Amino acid sequence: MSVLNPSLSVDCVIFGLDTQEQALKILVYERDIFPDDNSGNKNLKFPGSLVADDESLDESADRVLKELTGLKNICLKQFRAFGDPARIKYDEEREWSERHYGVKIDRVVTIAYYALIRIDEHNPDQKLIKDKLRWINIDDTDNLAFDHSYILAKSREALQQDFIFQNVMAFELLPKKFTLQQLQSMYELILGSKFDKRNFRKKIGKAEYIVPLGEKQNGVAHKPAMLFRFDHKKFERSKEGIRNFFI
Amino acid sequence: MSVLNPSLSVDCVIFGLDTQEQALKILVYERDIFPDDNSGNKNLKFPGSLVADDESLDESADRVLKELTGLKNICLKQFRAFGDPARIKYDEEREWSERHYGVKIDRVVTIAYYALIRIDEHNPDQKLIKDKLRWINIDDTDNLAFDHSYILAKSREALQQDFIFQNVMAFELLPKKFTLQQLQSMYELILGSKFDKRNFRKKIGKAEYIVPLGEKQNGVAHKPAMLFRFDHKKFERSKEGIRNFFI
DNA sequence: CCAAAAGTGTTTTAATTACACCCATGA
DNA sequence: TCATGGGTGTAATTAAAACACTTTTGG
Repeated sequence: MSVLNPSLSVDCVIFGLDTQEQALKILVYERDIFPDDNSGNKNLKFPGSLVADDESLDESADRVLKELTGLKNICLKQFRAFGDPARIKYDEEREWSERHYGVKIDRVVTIAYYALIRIDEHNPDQKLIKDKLRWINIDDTDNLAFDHSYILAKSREALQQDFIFQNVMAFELLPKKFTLQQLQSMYELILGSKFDKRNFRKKIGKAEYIVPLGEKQNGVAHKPAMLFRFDHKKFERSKEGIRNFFI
Repeated sequence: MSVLNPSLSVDCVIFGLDTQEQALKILVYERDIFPDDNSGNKNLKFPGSLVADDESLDESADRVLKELTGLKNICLKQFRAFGDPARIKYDEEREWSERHYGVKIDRVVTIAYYALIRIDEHNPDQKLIKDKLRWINIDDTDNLAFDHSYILAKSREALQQDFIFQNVMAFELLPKKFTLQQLQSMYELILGSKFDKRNFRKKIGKAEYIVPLGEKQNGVAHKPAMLFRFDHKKFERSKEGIRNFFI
C-alpha cells in the first residue's frame, strides 16, 4: 500500500442494533497500550486509521473498517471532520499514535463516518473481535480515547437527523421478516424516545413500503405477531416526495 | 504564521441574499492564472486555503475568509469533507496550487464550510472585491474550478436541511425591520420553492419570534407593508421543542 | 388458567391545502 | 384613476394525540 498521510485519518462509528437485547450499541476497538489499569474507557476508540495518499476518504473508510473489523459492504456515511489541534490530548496518546502508525504525528484531522448495522447479521471477524473489538452499550461510553466521546455525540445527532430525513438505510437493521414491535423498538432506540403503539401502527399503516406477509411468528409464549417485510423499491419511490417540511 | 499543511485545506461557500434583486448568490474568488481566455467559470473558486498546523479547522475557515474577503464574525458551518484524490483534476490546477501556496501539492482534502449572509450588510472588503471577488447568481455556476461545482451542490443540500431543521441563523439575512414578503422571499430562495402567501402568513403568525412592529413601510408606490422584527431570545426558546418530526 | 405481548377504534384537536377579492399608496 | 403589491378568511381535508380493553398463544 502507498504512503499514509500523517495528518489525515478516518474513524468509523458503527452503530449496531441488538434485536434480542433491544439495545443500541457501538463497536469499539481496544488499544493495547494501557493494558491493565483501571483506566475506564480510555483504551477504547473507534476503528480508524490514517488515510493513504491514493485513496479517497470513502475508500479509506471502507478499507480501514474491513482491516480492523472484517466488516465489508457496509454503507458508511461521512458526517463531519474533527480538527482541533488539541484533539490528541495527551502525550501518551500521541506516543501511541506514533508507535502504532510508525510515522511522526503532529496533528491529525479525522474524517468521521457512521454506519448502522444489525449486530447479529454482520458480525465482525471472529478472531479480531476476541481480543480487540467489543460492542458496548451506547449509554455506557464516557471517556473514550482521544476525542471519541465527542465524535460519538456528533454521530448520534447526524444519525438521528438523517434517520428523520429518511436518507438512511435503517431497514437493514431488522431481520428480513420483522414484527411491528421490532420496528417500533428500532425507531425508539435510534431516536431515543418512546411512541404510542397505536399511533405508531396507524402511521406505519400508511407507509406502503412496509408490507405484511401473510405469516405469523411461532414459538412465542404469547399471541404471535404478524410478520412484515420492507420493500426497497417502494421505499425509493416514496423518498421522491420529501419536500413538504417547513411550510 | 506557522507552517501550512500541504494536504489539508478549507473552503468557504458564502451564500448571499440579495434583498433588492431577490436572488441568492455565492461569493467567488477569481484566480489569476488563466487571465483572459473564454474559460467559462473555471477561474472561479470559493475562498479557501491550506490549513495551518496550529489552528483548528473552524479557526482556519474564519482566518481564510477574513484574509481573502475581509468578512469577519461570520457564522460558518462545517458541512462536509471532500477527499477524492482526483479532485484537483488538471495539471494546471495542481500547478496553480503549488505556485499559489509555495509548497509541493500531492493531494488535498478540503473541509468545506458554508455561511448565509446579507449581501448589502456584510460587504466584503472593497479593495479585494474589485479585482478578485464577485457575487454570482446561484443558478449561474457551472464549471467552477477544481470540484467546486460539486461542493456547491452539496452545500445547498446542507443549507436546506439545516434551514428546515432550524439550526440555522437565517434571520441575519434580513434587515432589522422586514416585511412578510421579504421573509417569504427568503424562504423561497433558500428552499428553492414557492409558497402560498396566505398559508405562509398563517404559519408565520404562529411563530412568536416574528414580532410585528407598529410601523409601516413608506415611500412605496403601493399599500405600505407592516414591518416585523426577529426576536432572538424567543427563537432560541422555541428551538427547544424540536423533537416531533417523524412519529 | 395465567402470563405476556398482540392487536385494535374513537374522539378531539391541530395543521394543511386550496382559493379570490378589496385596500392603500405614489405616480 | 391606475398600477402595484399588501392584506385578509373559510371550508374541506388530513394528521396528530390521547387513551384501554380483548385476543391468542405457550407454559
